[in-house]
Amino acid sequence: MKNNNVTIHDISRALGIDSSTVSRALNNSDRVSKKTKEKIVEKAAELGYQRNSLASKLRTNRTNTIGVIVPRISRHFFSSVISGIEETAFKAGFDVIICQSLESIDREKKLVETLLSNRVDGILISISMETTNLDHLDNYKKNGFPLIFFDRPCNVLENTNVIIDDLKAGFDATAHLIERGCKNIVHFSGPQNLELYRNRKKGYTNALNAYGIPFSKSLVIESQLMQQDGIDAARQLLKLPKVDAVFSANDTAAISAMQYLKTKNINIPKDIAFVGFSNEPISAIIEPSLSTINQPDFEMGKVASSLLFEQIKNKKYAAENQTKILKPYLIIRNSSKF
Amino acid sequence: MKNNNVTIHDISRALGIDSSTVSRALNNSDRVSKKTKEKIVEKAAELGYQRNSLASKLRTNRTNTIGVIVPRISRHFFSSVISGIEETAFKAGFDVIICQSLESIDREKKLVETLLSNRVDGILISISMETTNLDHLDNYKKNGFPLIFFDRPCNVLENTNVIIDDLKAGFDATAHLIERGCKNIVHFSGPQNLELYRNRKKGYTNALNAYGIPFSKSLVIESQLMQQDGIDAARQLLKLPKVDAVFSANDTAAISAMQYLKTKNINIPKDIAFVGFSNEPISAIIEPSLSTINQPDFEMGKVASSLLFEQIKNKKYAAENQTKILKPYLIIRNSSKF
DNA sequence: TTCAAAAATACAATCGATTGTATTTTTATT
DNA sequence: AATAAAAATACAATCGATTGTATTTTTGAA
Repeated sequence: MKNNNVTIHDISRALGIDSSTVSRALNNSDRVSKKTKEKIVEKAAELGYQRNSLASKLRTNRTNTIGVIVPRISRHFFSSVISGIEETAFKAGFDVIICQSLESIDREKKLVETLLSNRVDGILISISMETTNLDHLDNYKKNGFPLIFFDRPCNVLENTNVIIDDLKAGFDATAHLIERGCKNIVHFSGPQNLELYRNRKKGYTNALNAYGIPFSKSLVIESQLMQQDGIDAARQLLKLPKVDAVFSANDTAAISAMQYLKTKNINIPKDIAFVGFSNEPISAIIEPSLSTINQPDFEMGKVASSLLFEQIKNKKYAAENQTKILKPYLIIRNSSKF
Repeated sequence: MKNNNVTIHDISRALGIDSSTVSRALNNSDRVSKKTKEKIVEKAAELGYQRNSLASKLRTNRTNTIGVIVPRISRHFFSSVISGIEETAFKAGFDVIICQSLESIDREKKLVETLLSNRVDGILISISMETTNLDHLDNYKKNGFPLIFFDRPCNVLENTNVIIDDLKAGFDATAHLIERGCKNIVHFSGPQNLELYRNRKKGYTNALNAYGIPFSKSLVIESQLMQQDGIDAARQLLKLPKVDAVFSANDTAAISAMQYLKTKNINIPKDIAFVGFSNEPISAIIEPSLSTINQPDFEMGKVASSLLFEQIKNKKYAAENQTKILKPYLIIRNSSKF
């Protein structure tokens, strides 16, 4: 059990066998006899040999590694997507490098650079809230680099997107509240540069339309949907006349708003009903439990990575953009039960 | 704006300047004149050059990359530690590769292999619950490879550990319950191969001792402390006579147990008081809010990574094992307020 | 036993960047 | 203008593994 820097040349020297044969033996090539293979494998173990992936990747121009960039790994949704990705990747024999942009465009740019300079074979990305233009990506995309957007789509370029049907989800959530008798429904919306939030909002307005409820701009409160934003939104909401429901574009803001409103002795759902978005684990546990939209997170990871591996295998395929739309569904809990 | 596979040789050829000079120019060496540098940088941009890190790392035998292995990235505690690590790493000019073992020893082994074959300069690891022996690590450690354990320490070898004072935390949590008048305190404990759970338990028994309360083995319920384990433990607990408090070695199990007990019309904290461990965000939000132990997660990441960078810089230093113990503190919330 | 085909192994170039040394060019001093 | 010192650049080897081609060895059929 020696040091770490053992190379195939050390094995080669130790056995008087050419390093090319050593390499082939360790890769189980059928150009090496069984007997020699055994000798080599044994000596490799004895010396504590460990392949230098850098050299291997450099030579083969293949890293068998993909990069994943998400805004934040601690978000349940994203970590579930990542689990889905890792499962598929494992089966395909790929390694996964996980990165978080923390919703910063600068970090995102740097991560993309790093991943590319490490020659990952493809990238899966859910863009940051700050990302409004895609200069840092479109060059690569244009050159046929396998790149897939998920959750937060990007239709500026000819891209492959794996998303959920946010329009329908927004519609269903709002329609649910209307059918429960709510008439003055506030919408907590997110940054409008993200198509995802535009779609959730559109679903909301579509539902109002469908049920003949007039849309009022003052009922849409836009923010980054972080914890503090939810509290601010709740404060703002109290100044509005007779609000009876909230459809929030994420759970985080919904939950902190509910917490705040409870301290103001507002009854949920009687005074104000809530529907969130994402089905974070916490939404089932708070009181009242929060109605929300469940997103097929794990599946999204599997679908997106499968598509990516297709593109990596068959580069032509990467040129054809396509959009996969997964189906979310509404979970009705106590925050909107009457 | 060309294709991706532009090398320094392409720049070299395009300008009639030797590739060694190109390399030095791009690394801003003072062996290249300002004028030449400018020409090279300009041409590099024009051709869309991007350094091949694999080649660079291979040649220099330095990757400026560290690996981090945690059981699960979605756990708030670990993602906060990771944030701390990333902050320090960014300042030190290091990249971070994040991996999750999902509490599986096999995955953990594979991850270590992959990181090492990619020649990371060091590894920060919080071992999986399944990890009982460290054969996959001690060889490297013995060879002076920079390796630091955090949160879940490992004293089998001469290791550097960054941990919190679990003993004290366990003591404080239990003492708090005793001082509130509880006498029959159940302890939800974790896998005993992890020193961390042994220490929390020891803290519990120490506190009982200190207050003259007899220890009863039947009051310790051991599990993996996952959500379902909490429910199972709660069921088991109901069969015990007159339990009036629970000190759980994590929040997850405490919370699911509380949820279950509430459905059985048990009042928390009046009938049974609860203290958890970790201060997961959810613990502040559930009802009643959960008293818990706050761990300096972000700081732990900063301390552990700073130590690692020290070891990477100065290998001799890596031989000296040391243990940094960070201070946790008790947060008293409604689940233990009378 | 002989010899062609097949199997096993060796040779040598290569991936792209870095770096010690050698050479050329520039600068500055007399 | 001559020349030594300094600055800039070129040459060539190297990191470790892979792979096409060449060579040697083995196998098996006649």
